[in-house]
Amino acid sequence: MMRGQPVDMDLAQRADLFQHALGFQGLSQEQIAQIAGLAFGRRFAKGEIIFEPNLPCRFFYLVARGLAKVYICSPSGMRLTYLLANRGEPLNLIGPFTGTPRFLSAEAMEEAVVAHVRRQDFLRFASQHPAVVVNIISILGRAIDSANSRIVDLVEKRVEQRLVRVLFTLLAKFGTEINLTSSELAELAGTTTESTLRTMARLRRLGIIASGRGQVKIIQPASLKKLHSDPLWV
Amino acid sequence: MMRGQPVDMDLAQRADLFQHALGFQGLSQEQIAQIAGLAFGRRFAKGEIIFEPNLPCRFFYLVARGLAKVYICSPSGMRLTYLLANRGEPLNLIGPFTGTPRFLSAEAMEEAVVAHVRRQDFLRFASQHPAVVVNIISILGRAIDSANSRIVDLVEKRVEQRLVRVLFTLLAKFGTEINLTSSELAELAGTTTESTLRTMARLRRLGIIASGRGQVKIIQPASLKKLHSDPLWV
DNA sequence: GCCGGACTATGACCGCGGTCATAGAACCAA
DNA sequence: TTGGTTCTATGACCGCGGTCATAGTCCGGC
Repeated sequence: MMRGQPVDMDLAQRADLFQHALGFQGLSQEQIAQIAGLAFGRRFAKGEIIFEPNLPCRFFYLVARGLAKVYICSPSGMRLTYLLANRGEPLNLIGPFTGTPRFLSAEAMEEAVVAHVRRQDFLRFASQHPAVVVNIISILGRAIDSANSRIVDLVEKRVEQRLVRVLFTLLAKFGTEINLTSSELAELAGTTTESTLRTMARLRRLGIIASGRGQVKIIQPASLKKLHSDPLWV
Repeated sequence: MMRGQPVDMDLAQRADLFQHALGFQGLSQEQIAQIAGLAFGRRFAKGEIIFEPNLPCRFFYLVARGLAKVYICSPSGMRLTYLLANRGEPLNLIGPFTGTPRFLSAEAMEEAVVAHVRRQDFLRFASQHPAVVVNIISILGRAIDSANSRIVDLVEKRVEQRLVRVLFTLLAKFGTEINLTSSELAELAGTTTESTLRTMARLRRLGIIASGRGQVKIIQPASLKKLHSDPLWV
């Protein structure tokens, strides 16, 4: 089943999207035009589901506008955010190759447009362009490194350090103004909303951040970096 | 730098290895012979390092005999086992493609022989055989799923459930006799040796396992499965 | 306006599991 | 044999952080 509402994206728009998209660097204009020609856009309202777990993969998804998150929902209801995708970032790189159901869900965190490519079209394109496949493997490598790094953090770091690391990552991605709620930050750090709120209060008292409803401002990026990297040289 | 000692493997042996190796299914005899022709074996003593983190990747590694582990060593000294590789299982799938340094180390857990393929040779072979690349992406997909699943377990499961899950996985891989120490199990479950020993004592009192020095025997696989999957339908 | 829901904020409680300490058993090498 | 190392075993302690409860605040919808 396909979700969202159809939305117009002309070929030039689609080409511009793929031109700068993660995983499609180094392609010629014709190759970009080829994959852009296979894509079509769909619009999602804030909070709308883009894909569900445990269903066979039918599309390759690439965010064209807005922000989407990919997350795992555990049997007991805990949600863990796996990926925040801006314009130009793909939501699923494995599924299009294997086609098999996986455990991830995706939803729009704000009004968003997501480009779709039918799985078979995507597969055919990828198999004709080894450079794309090598790009994808290297993105997957980063994903695995990132997952391993989260595992290490969960085992040996406390909540404060994990949250600081999340904020530091978000600083690089969104700049000093981060429009996320404490619950969303908690799902990124692998902890509870309460602990996140407590920790943010501490960081606020230290003058490192300011925070309001659904927003965090990084006041002292340097202190954040110091807190974050401290354990590395202790 | 290349570690281990050179060891003779004739072409037939190497071909037999790749024939059944993870990621090389569905290749013709000639293709198998081709990759086997590029490989050479090296021997490692128990405990010997196979590769170190933070060095550029120079080889693709495939276990030919014995058992090896791939692990992450955190700055503070905690070790987390990422992969146990038997005969036919590759140690590194990302590195050969990107060539960039990563965070993983590998060491032989017993006397082992590991087939090496020079990175450039491996890359050339892979780019000529898209089927291999798709296989590799699907293995990477499994690795990512497994990492995510460990993350969820670390966030919301207690040590006992994680350890049971580890034992259950090892049961599938090695059968009912598992030759690992409690420290090694701890590094798999993401906990301490002490907690592992305590938990094993509990499982022993329940009659589910028996354990001795460096060995665990699964007495009641069914109970293990029940303990392990319980939370799924609660 | 008013009301309901989402978000923030904070206190109290307490249990899991990490840390430290101690000790005995098994194994190996000299 | 002896001595050293590794592995198993278990007790005591206690702090982080999850859970539950309460309340205040902001926002959107009717």
